Amino acid sequence: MQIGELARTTATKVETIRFYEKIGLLPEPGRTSGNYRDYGAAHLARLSFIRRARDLGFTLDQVRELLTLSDDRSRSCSAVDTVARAHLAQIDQKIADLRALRRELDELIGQCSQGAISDCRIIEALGPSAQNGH
Amino acid sequence: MQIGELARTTATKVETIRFYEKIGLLPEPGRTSGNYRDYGAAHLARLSFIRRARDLGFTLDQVRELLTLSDDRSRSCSAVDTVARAHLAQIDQKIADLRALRRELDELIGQCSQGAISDCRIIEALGPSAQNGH
DNA sequence: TCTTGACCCTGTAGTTGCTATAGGGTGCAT
DNA sequence: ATGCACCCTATAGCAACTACAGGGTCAAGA
Repeated sequence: MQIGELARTTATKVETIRFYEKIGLLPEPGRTSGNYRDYGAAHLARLSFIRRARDLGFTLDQVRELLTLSDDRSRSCSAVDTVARAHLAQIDQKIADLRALRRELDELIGQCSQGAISDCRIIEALGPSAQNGH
Repeated sequence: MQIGELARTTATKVETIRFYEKIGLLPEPGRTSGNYRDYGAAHLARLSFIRRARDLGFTLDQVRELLTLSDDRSRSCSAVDTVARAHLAQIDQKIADLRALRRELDELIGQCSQGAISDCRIIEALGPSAQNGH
């Protein structure tokens, strides 16, 4: 299987696959006589894993960790659980941050009376009292 | 006022201030005899504006746009309103995406029975059926 | 006077996770 | 033999900073 087919199958760009190889996330495949990369089922499996984890928002470092964990099949699942839970906590934090931000921005927009900039509440709220400095 | 004081006042790193200058977001200040940057009230105002907008999640490009708009004080406020509303929509999208992701991840974690990796639902869910490929 | 230390300067490279380009080689069909 | 789709490497670019390296400046203390 050459790189283009692997790319189509996993909905990944060709360049991204080569990038994953370069950073050591995807093992180097064999080469054909014409120096084309030649992938097998194991590569497909591993890349699918990576993509799925990335879709779930894991960072590449977290993916690397999950891959290492999953390679050692005798190890307890709890390490995986820990990584996943840490990620979940990060997501919750991000959602909370965005919500706070949303509230603030919404309030600002609500005050906009569509008048001139000099009366604009949004601009006013952004600047400090020294805003007339230029 | 030298760069360190400006940095402390606006809770910005010194390097970031120089970076904003380099990309043309913050105008070049005068220099002292010793070639130190010398900032005034206008710079403080502008940097505060930038930081506040960044805290609200605006991109540097959006900040640039807001700064241009706010400089033209005769212009209508509605352009500002438009930028802000577009940003709000982006935030809503991000929140929705994160929530969907959170749900999925949460479900995965709920299935983890703390057994061996070979039985781990999380690993299983990440890999395709070909997971036994290595 | 000399030196210490906190501050400042420029310029460049690193971060994350790719994406895009340049400039070429391979393989198959017409 | 020539076109075309595909592949190769290497490098640079994106956001928005951050972190050096290798220096200069300035005020205070011994």
